[in-house]
Amino acid sequence: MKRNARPLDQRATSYDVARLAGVSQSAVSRCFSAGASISAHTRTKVEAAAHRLGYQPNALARSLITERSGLVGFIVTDRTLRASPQIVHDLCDRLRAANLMPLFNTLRDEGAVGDLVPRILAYRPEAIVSLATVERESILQAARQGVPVVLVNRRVPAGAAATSIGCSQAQGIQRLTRRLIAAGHKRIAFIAGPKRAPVSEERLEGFRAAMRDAKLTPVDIVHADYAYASGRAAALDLVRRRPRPDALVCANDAMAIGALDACRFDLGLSVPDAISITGFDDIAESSHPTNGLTTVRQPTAAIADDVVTMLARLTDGTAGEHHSRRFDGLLIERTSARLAAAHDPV
Amino acid sequence: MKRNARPLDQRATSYDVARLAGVSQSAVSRCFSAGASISAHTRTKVEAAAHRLGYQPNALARSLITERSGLVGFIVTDRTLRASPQIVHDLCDRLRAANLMPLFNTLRDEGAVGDLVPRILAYRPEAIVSLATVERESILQAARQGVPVVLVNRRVPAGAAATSIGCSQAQGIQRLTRRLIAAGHKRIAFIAGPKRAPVSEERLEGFRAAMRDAKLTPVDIVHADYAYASGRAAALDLVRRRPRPDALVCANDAMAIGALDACRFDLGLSVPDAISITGFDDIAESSHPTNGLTTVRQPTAAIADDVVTMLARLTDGTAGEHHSRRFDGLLIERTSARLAAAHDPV
DNA sequence: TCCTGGCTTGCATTCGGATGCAAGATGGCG
DNA sequence: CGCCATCTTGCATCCGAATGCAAGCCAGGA
Repeated sequence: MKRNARPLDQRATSYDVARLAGVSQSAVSRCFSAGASISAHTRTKVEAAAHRLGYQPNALARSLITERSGLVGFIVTDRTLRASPQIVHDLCDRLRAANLMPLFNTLRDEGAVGDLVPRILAYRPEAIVSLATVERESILQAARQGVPVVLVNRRVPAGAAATSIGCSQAQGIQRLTRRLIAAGHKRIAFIAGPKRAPVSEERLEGFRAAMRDAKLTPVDIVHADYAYASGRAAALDLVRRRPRPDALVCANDAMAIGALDACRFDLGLSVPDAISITGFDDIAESSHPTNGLTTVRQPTAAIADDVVTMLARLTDGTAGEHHSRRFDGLLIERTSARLAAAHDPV
Repeated sequence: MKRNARPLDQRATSYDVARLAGVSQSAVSRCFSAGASISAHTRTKVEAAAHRLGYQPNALARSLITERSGLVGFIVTDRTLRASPQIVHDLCDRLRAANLMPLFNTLRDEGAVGDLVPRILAYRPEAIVSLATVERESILQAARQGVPVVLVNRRVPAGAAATSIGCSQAQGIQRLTRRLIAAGHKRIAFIAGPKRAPVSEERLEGFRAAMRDAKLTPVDIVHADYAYASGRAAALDLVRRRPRPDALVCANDAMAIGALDACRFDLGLSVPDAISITGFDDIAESSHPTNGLTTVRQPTAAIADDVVTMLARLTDGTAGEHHSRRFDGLLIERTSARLAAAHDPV
């Protein structure tokens, strides 16, 4: 009656295996830890006993003594879950390949992380990977416990030490805008995401930079909420301006498709002849021939690889300092925009 | 030099706190476990010391002795992650509210679970929640260790004991088809998902049942792969049949929107006047006014609530036996189909 | 004043596995 | 045949927190 209420709890321990195999508990432990000194004979006996009992080492107990839990905190906003399931999947996939187990937590909106970090830290993870903004205090708290934080597509707050890996949000939009300008567009408007959302602001900055470089003034920059309906409404407003904009650069695909629909169906404009439209994310529906949205895709596999490589170095202590790496977005040219030829690999 | 390589590892233990507060380790432990006997005076001292040291109980060590890890295995296919991020989010949200931490694992396709279950079991989770098919062997393995398995939107394999909770896939399609028939549709075709995919087969069965009840023969049932392009291709094929089908029931929204585009853009048919089209899932783009897809939405919040409630009962031992609960899908009526009035709440 | 009962507290032990150390076993070589 | 090096093995201890038990404390009642 040592076990708790679960009636079927037959979990075997290393002692049970040891008894059955006629060896010591240490031998069982050695049999299951790579590189330990154990004879083939003993190993056979232990494996047979372990198999008979359905024994599997208790990762919690093991973590306690080795101080390596194999756990990784994982934080993601529901927005990212919706707009970029691919990067979530790729990250989980790579973590599994690295024998790491994600402690998964979703966050509503870009809201506060709240007590998420302490809750994760209680499990002594080897690192925390976040696809959401993590405020300085939480990063410091993790750092104090020796847990490195890797931010994906998020800037590191001032005064905190963390690694930041991701797709340059500015670069993709900037390149797109540049090529719109090179193709002769002059009256360009931008449909931005929410104010103060970090990714949104970076994307806007990319647009501004390209316009500045070309000494052009935006027709307007309107803020929306990343959703289809808001993109559509914003486009309706913008396209009624006179002189009419000849290009709409949007901060994400959902809004871009809203804008596309507004132009085509509400206003009967021909895209891209009358107006060019671009997005960001390359969500599934952007590739539908009816949309053919020209957009930017994040190199999710490369990012995931880099994150996990970095994780290994951070937990080994091999990593010197926290670094920061930005990958370029991939321009996906479809039919929604007239673009100049890609002569320069900007 | 007892600690490992992490240079900043300053993690305080209950002993450190005890020393600083001038009490025993037991007192510290009691301070952090609900309902333990401790005086206000001691509690104050301990809390002050804990705060100064940034102490937080080690959940791994705690789990070892309490036999309650607070961990829950979580398995999801990338398809579900893409098509129904909402249910993933809702589940994570409820788990967090219940103070449970998901060990998150994604699976490619409907592929094999492989060694995922053993890997999860090593962390002694209190239960496993899976939005993917889990084969009988894995369920039995979990059961042998006293870990209950809850399948979401998946049938329990024969010979295994598990709880199954989810949205009735058949019911939604059946109701939809019935109302198409009641509205006068006679030549109805079905665009199914992959063969042998469990959800796909249930949806097909719902269609068949409704047709059978009305003594109608389907124009055809074609299998596709759940993707937009395959739905579009299938629709192109079906709509060229003579006499032309007057309704296309699709196993998911992505294919339904493909079919919609095929009818409207490739063939210039008016939807729903010339042909009705329905889907399943209610993905974001289905609600766009340009699509206006009539479809079925899963009650994700209700499902998530039920899963977590069930989890509590299963781990308490309050649950008698494994049960199975199906929620009805919610019919979302938009503009892509002519439906008879919803007089009966079938 | 003394005794009884209820709170608090600390001691010691426990959870399950990893590992340093020393003893024992084995093998190779002179 | 003997000795030393190497490989195996078991013992004992440790990781960090929870908890049964008994001792200590205090207050109230007789």
